[in-house]
Amino acid sequence: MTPLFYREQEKFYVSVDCIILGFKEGKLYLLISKRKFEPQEGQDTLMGGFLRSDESLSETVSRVVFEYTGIQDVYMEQVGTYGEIGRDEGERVVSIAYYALIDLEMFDESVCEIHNARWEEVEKVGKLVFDHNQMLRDTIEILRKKTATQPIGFNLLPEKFTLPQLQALYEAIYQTTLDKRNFRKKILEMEILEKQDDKDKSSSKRGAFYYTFNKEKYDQLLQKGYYFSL
Amino acid sequence: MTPLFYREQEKFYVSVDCIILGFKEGKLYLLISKRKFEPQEGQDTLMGGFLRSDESLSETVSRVVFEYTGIQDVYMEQVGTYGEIGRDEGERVVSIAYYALIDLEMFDESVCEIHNARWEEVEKVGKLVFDHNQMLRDTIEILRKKTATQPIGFNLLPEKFTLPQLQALYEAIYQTTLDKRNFRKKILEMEILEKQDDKDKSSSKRGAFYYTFNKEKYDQLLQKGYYFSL
DNA sequence: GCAAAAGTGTTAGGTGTACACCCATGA
DNA sequence: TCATGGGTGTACACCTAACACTTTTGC
Repeated sequence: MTPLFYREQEKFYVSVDCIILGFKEGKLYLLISKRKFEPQEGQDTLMGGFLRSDESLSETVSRVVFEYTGIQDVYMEQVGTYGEIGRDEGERVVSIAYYALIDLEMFDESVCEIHNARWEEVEKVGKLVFDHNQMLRDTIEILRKKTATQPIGFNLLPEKFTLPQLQALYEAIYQTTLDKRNFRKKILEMEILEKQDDKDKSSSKRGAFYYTFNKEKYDQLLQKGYYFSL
Repeated sequence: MTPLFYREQEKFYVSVDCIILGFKEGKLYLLISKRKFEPQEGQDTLMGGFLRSDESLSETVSRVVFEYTGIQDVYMEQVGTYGEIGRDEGERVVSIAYYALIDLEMFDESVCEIHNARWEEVEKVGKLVFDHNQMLRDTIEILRKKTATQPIGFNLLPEKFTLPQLQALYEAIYQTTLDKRNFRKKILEMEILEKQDDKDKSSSKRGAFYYTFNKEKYDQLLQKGYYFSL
């Protein structure tokens, strides 16, 4: 069944590596675990897995993300493919990196123990195996461009969030501070947020109103040629 | 030598597909050839090749681009990786797409005959094999974003080019028209172009001055925190 | 002399950015 | 009553976008 010409070609191990990001306490966090086999066993690594023949790439990513977080249907995007000959010291492996954005309130803490996994501040991540640091850098660069032009940051927040939370998220992604008034003006005039009646009182006495992201409204605006931009 | 855990994993065919772009007569062109083996033999296809164990991904791309254009050291960027199970009807193949920007004056016409290749206007490209149309669409989207923020368009032009040529290039990429005065003002005030003493008289009686892109000057500006933007 | 493309400045409107004070509440 | 974070409006600088005429020269 395999065409003749194909059979003359070499085959390779193909893996996915997942840059799983979460947000809490005003900081971006990366899920890191200890590598469970040689080479570099015991070193800090991204979550990864080998591609299987009954899976598309994104299915492999979903499997890996679910295994390490207990969450399904996460937002994910391809970062790029890393294919240098010596990148994996064990064997020639071509690896496709994906980032995934997680709402930490959905995260199942028990998997941390199972997999020796932990959440590390993105800004404080140390040496990871192979080219995983490069994958992380590439992810952050892509994330910065993407969050500026598409409303994907909400994937890092709970369904209901406050404007101070949202602003802190953008500040963490861009590693900068933003003017409160300008931020609120800009995000609210897009009219893609729905103000709720209740408040989050966990971080102040006065409390901050909850908002939700209205995807339908955003899609309508896209149709009319409007663009998200922050 | 191969670690035990790896040996339990499946291996896959890995290929690269190249979106080779050129620019002439105010239009973007894509290099297309006829597929030389089953399945879909004889259909229009991007230039592709299988990854070999002694090559990195970009080396494979260089080999393919050289084979089909006779040009070395081309500008190239990864577009993305396509790994759906049934995308190649012949066998499971994971394919990494790269685009390459070619100066058509360097192009060796003789390879067209050898490979049944031809330059087709990007806007008029018909059905290609597998998911190659998707790869092309993704390329154009990336190219539009990238040319707006980085000076990569020059790779599609000869060493010496005129401002009307450069403007036509941007108009072809964005599929729009630009104001001549605004365009010239913007590109010139970046001070990354060097005006030459001679003119191109092929497209008008008066002739248009040649310019060259000064990469050193651009790199210096980058250091100082300036950004290219058009 | 005329057709055809190259080249050149100004202005108005809109967008981004900087900035300071009052409000609500729990302790 | 006070400390803490939430919430609000304006003014100025800058950038973007719109716009028309003159120049050069080969035919």
